[in-house]
Amino acid sequence: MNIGEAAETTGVTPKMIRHYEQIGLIRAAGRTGSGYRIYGPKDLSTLSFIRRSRDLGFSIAQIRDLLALWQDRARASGDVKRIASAHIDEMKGKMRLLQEMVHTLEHLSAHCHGDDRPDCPILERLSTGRTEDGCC
Amino acid sequence: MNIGEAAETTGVTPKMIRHYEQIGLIRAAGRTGSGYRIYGPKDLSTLSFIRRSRDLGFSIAQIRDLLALWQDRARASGDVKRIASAHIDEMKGKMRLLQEMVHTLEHLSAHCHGDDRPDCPILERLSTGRTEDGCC
DNA sequence: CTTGACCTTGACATGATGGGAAGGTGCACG
DNA sequence: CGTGCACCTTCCCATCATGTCAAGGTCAAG
Repeated sequence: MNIGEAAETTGVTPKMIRHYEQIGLIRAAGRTGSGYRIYGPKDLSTLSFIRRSRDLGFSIAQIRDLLALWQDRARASGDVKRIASAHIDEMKGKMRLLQEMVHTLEHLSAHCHGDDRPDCPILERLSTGRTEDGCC
Repeated sequence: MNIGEAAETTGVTPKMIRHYEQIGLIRAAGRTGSGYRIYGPKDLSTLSFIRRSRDLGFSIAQIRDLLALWQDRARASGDVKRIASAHIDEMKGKMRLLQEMVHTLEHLSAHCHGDDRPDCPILERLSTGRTEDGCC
């Protein structure tokens, strides 16, 4: 199977497949006599695994670890769970930061009349670090 | 005022100040005879404005627009509000994606016993795209 | 006049991905 | 057999905001 077909099957672009090979996330694919990469069922499984991991937001570094565990029949599920938990915490941290920013900005936005007048509490806050009413 | 002092005052690193100058986000600073950049109160305001905008998660492109509006005395607050709203929507979108990933992963994690046994629903899901109980 | 803190520019890295150029390959159709 | 098109190859560059490092110039205090 050529790289394009493998890409379509797994949902990983050819570009990324080559990239993953280059950074050593996946083993170098076999080649035809003329240099085309060829992929078998095992390779497709790995690529799908990577794609599902990416869909869940895992970083390449984390996926590297997950792949190693996946291929290790003597693995401890605790190791997998630890990686997942760390990732969950990371994501929750990001959500908290976003939530704070959204909250602040929504408050400012609510106090901005949003018409043709130049007076604007959002800019006020950005330029002074304080709101007019000082309420947040 | 030198770049280091300006950086300390505004909370923008010297590196980023130079970068912002290079990409045209801020005007090129004045220079001493020996080539040192010099910053006045107006520059400091601008830098602080940028930093507060970054703290609220605005992109450089958005800040470029906000700065233009800030310096435009004939601005309409509606324009500012539109930028803020777009940004809020972006952030909410990101939060939603994170929330979905966290939700899925927490579910998988809850079903993973997390001990020394190799059996693991997280890896199961990553490799097959399905959970054992098929419940999500 | 030396030392150390600061400044300058420039190059390179991150992380995951996309775009594009330049050139080789495979296959179907005439 | 030739032509065209879709695909493949490698290599370079771009994103976005930020950091690191290196090599060299400047300033002020001792």
